[in-house]
Amino acid sequence: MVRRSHGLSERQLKILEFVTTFQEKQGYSPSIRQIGDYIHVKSTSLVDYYLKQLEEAGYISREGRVSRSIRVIHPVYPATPNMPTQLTKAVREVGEAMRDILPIPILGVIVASEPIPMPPTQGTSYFDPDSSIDVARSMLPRSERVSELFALEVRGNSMIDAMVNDGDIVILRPAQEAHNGEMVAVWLDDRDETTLKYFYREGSRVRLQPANSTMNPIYIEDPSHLRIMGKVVMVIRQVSAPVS
Amino acid sequence: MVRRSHGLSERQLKILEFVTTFQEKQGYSPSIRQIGDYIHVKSTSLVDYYLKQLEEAGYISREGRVSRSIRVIHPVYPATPNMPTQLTKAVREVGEAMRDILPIPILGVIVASEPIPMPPTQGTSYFDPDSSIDVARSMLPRSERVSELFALEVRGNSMIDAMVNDGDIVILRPAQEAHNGEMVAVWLDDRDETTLKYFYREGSRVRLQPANSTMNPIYIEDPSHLRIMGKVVMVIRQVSAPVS
DNA sequence: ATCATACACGAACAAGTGTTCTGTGTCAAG
DNA sequence: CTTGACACAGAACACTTGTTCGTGTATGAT
Repeated sequence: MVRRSHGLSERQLKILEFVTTFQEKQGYSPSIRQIGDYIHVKSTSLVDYYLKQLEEAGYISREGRVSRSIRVIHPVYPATPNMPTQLTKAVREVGEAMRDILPIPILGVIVASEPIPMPPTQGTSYFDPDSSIDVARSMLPRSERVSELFALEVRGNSMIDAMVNDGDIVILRPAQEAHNGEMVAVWLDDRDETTLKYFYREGSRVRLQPANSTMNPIYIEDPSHLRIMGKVVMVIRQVSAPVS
Repeated sequence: MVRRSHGLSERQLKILEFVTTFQEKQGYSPSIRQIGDYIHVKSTSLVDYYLKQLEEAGYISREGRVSRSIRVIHPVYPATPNMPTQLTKAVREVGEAMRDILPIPILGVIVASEPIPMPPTQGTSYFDPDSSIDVARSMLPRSERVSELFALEVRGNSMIDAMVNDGDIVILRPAQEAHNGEMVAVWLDDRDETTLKYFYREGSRVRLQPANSTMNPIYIEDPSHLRIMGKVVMVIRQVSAPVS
């Protein structure tokens, strides 16, 4: 049962609620007139009158002659459902952001005509990537084994069928196998070619489906001629604004 | 060496610190003049000048013509931690980590058949986006006016010619005009259609060039039939790994 | 009836405050 | 040298805002 805070008139309560929620939503206090509008009181003096009461009762405090300086000491929330407070909301957002930026090493370029550079297979042996790209951890699946990720810059237009453009950054996780529907970077022995495709195993053969659904799939009859290098986790296109 | 991870000048930093701690101590924002006093700046206009910068950089937001309405988005605490409490320390660390991550609001979806949702044109009036996407500040040009950026989720395959897929996230900056070579989101009156294209002015007509260079451009003879909604800053494709 | 008290309006005022415009000096690029 | 950008001061302005005061109307107690 809702135990209403003691001895507050309806008006006083309404003001307290208003100030509380206003502050949470806006990040600053309402002015006297804004409070007046809300409780349908025409004169600023009357609002001030109520505020004085609330102040004496210890619910709020304010600074003399300072705009929007109401501090709520005992917050009162509307009886309506549990709306998240600013704080819990902020905490939640921070939690979601997991307060972290991942620098993902850019190991080189990915071109159709060549195998892709791969991270050193063994150990976390130090090596300096030329550069790296910062990605918020919140953008990756929580389960992602983040330390293995690496990035490549796309060179050329040969991967247009994968909806990947010259200059795009693809982020990969090393893998030798794939499940149906995953996008993989593969090396095709038959064609001497690196490509990005959606992977589907169909009986004994493999179908490689371009991301652009208007284009035709490739069928690989002998899966041993296909080397999966990694799964595509993300594609980032930084659209460079040309110098005016 | 103190690595200041953000491109803030000393003054800007000092202001951010001041506003942050002032708000924490007082429960409300300082006025422009109070800030000016603190950083020993005589004129309110100069303080406003700095606040505008901080606003554009996305560190704070304020309400036009409203006193003491500064909201600190990425708190910055003074570097003199004389015995920080457990809490303030935690808060500070979170703040520091958050500083380099920009939460960009996702305002809705972008479909060919409808105009795109736009951010409220004036007043940074606080509004709650359904969700947001975190982007590392380092991935954007330093000059970017970060506070205006917004994101849209692509729905449907109608923007394949722009190399943009169903489910992709595009990040935009509002704009009414564009320079040659910039990628823009436009509404075409003649076709009742939203599309993403590279923009080229050619004499009196405009050429809209698909990102996929194998496709043909659109020519708009009467540029008044073309409404530029924003410039594309980035495209992000989170490749969802299907549940194994 | 009288008085006190709580509630209410409106106006007027002064201070607080954000905005804008003009001007000045510096400094580096052209 | 000129130009344009940037950093800064100062003042004028308009709007916002808190404060105060005069007035009015109920209501209840005396």
